[in-house]
Amino acid sequence: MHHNVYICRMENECKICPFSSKASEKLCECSYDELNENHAKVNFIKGNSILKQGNLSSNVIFLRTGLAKIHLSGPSHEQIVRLVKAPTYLGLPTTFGNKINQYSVTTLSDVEVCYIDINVFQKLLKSNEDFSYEIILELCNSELESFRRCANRTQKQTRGNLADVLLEFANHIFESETFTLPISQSEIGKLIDTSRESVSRLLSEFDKDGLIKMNGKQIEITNKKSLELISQNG
Amino acid sequence: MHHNVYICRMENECKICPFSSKASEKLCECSYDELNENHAKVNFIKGNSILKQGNLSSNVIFLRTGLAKIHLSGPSHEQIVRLVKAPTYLGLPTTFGNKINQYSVTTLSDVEVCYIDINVFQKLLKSNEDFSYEIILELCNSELESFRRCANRTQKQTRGNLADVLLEFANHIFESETFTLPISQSEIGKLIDTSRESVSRLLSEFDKDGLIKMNGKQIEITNKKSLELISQNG
DNA sequence: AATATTTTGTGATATGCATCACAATGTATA
DNA sequence: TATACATTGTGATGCATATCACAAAATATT
Repeated sequence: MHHNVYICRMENECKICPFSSKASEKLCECSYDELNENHAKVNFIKGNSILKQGNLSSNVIFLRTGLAKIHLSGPSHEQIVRLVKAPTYLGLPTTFGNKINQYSVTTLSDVEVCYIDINVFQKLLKSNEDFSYEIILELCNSELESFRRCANRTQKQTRGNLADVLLEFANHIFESETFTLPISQSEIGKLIDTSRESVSRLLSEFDKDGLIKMNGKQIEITNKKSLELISQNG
Repeated sequence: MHHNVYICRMENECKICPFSSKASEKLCECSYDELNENHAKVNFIKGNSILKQGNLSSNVIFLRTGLAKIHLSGPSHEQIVRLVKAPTYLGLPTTFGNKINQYSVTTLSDVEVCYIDINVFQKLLKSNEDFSYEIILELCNSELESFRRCANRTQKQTRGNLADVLLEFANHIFESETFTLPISQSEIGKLIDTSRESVSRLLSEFDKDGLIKMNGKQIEITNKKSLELISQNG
């Protein structure tokens, strides 16, 4: 696997970062200086590990551009918790909740990330209440989403969960009815707790039934209404 | 169903509250005054709703004593997300993440709770960085636990998840090998995503195999090692 | 371009668990 | 104390989906 990583520091980079979060809008001039001098911008190509379960966590990560998966090793096999799209912070829970990373993050496209030293991030939190407050909001929403997702995973059957994944790609990740799957069928299986064989069979079924057009990893959603129905009744 | 609710305000109550959290240790004198004048202490008996999915959320809740369940209505039926034991904050995610409660909290024993107005709590967060920071830590850990629990629910089979529930009661909730189940078999089913019939059959099996002694809702764990094995290989 | 590796398609078979059905017991309520 | 309601036990049956097996296709590596 190829690596393509570089690190640089730029004047004012954080302040003018076009991908900055709602939280970082709350930062003042001096906080930005602090950030500028204590972060590392890194580029990864598709398939690289940004954060690895079991390693010591020493950085908060801001995903500037690109797509990644959050995954962890479950009691019997790997599980993909969710897919995340820039811009977003990554690894807040794992960095603050535990000295050792409790999950991994791996890129699904070429990405740009900023590594922010945990001590610097901590200092920001402690010195800026508005920033802290926005982070708290993000964490709260993230946990609510975890609850919802878990209920779906456990209660819907495979057909419904697969429909959801396709709709998530179309509606939120690519915002287009046509897209190229950024993960393999085996990975889709790990995302919806099923076997790769089932994913394959169901994708063929969706294709045959005219819900999607599939050509390799190229997908076109041709009947969103029906997919939504399947999502509900799965 | 009987109700037993009273509200009172006491001098210095929050500061001397023996159940206070690590987060509230960070509060200063004036913050405590603020809290004292803006919270309502309420007692509930078993089976009451502290917080209801779909209602407007206007209070953060601190569970002083007792046991409760966090639950929500999933795509096909009710799911119990987890059981929570005092002392703990409740409904942080649902209160800050969304104007409308995304989950319910119901008591499983007689409990004491404090309702803290959301605006007061917000003010505390914004005026006390250490308090905010502790809340952030709690939220991070909570999300990590959500991830772990979801992986267990989806990957372990029923036997393993049931063993986990029994071990959780013994190890964390009651801290004793002997306890009275605070929930019905049907609720255990909702906690581990299975039917009440399966729960019944498996509990009988555990009893027959000498892992537990069961007499109505009275449980004694007689072979913890085996339960732990089942938990792992489920 | 040739070879190795990963990904996908599809049949056959096995199985864990849901669901239905109904009786028995336990618990609340009038 | 009697009656209604909720909980539990246990058999019979069906189904969604895992698993195994193997071939074909696509992608990566030399």
